[in-house]
Amino acid sequence: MKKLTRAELKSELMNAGIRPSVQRLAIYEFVRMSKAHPTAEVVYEALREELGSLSLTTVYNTLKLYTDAGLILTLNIDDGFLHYDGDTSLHAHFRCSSCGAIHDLAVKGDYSNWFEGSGDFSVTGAQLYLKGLCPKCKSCKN
Amino acid sequence: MKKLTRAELKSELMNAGIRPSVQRLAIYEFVRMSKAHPTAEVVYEALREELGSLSLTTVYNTLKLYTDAGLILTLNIDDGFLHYDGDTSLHAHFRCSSCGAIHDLAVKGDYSNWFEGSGDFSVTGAQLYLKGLCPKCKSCKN
DNA sequence: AATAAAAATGAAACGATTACAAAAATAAAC
DNA sequence: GTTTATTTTTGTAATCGTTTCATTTTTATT
Repeated sequence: MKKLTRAELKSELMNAGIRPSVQRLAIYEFVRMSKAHPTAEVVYEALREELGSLSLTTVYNTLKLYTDAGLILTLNIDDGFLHYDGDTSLHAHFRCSSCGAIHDLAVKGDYSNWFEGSGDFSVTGAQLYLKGLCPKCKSCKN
Repeated sequence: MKKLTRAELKSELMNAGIRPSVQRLAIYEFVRMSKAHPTAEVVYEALREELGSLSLTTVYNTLKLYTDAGLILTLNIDDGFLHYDGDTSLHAHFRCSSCGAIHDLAVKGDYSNWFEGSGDFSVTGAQLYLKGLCPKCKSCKN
């Protein structure tokens, strides 16, 4: 994944028919560049200083807007928070039940033939996640 | 999956160290026998008549107890409700974004080699779900 | 500038789930 | 078989991440 400039990010928003306000661009840049799968609260805390003022409602509204436009993914992981992922390409996630960190896992090949009878359905998206202990937490438990 | 008698279900609870009260056994039987991935509310509505009295809190507590014991699965699907699955064997789910129904999908082979580098993690569970339109809703949209 | 449309804001509402304390049921002790 | 201790159920109240809503602010248009 190549690094994108602000101008390129702005273009992506405009191509999706979304007007790139200061807040919107900052939120998009943060989520798009982050690999940490942040929550709305994390986005809010990270940008409120930089922007001077920011509302948590704006963060939620904007992240929903991007999700509906297919620009980002909303992840449902079992920790009671919605997480946002700026990488919409197919990949799986691993959530460590000890430290809570979410890691990306590349998938091998095409997932469309992993499941019996999935051809009967019109699949528009997938959410694949594994849970357990990450390498770091695994070694601490021993 | 063979059909289980009440006595067998009772044994499963006791083997897990859980005392099979009337409410607990009814809840276990319902979730274990259902293929509809019910919510707590659905379990509650289905059993309150049969049991005469039942508290929604009991349903939640009991479903959590079973999940922690590994007897059932708690599913996080994007509809704002927790769903419960009495089938703990590895399988994927498909949620229809039109009618909301959740279907089971059998998986082909072993998922442990679908993901790059998953061997670095200590995997204790997986949640795989696809979304889109089910066959019935797909045809209605045309 | 004046007007109209879109976006951001903060407070209030929402609602599925959980926490809590009291009541009921079950088991254990005597 | 009554008393005591433990477990389970129950209803209400609290929680808290997320949404809704009305208002204000910003941006675009004339």
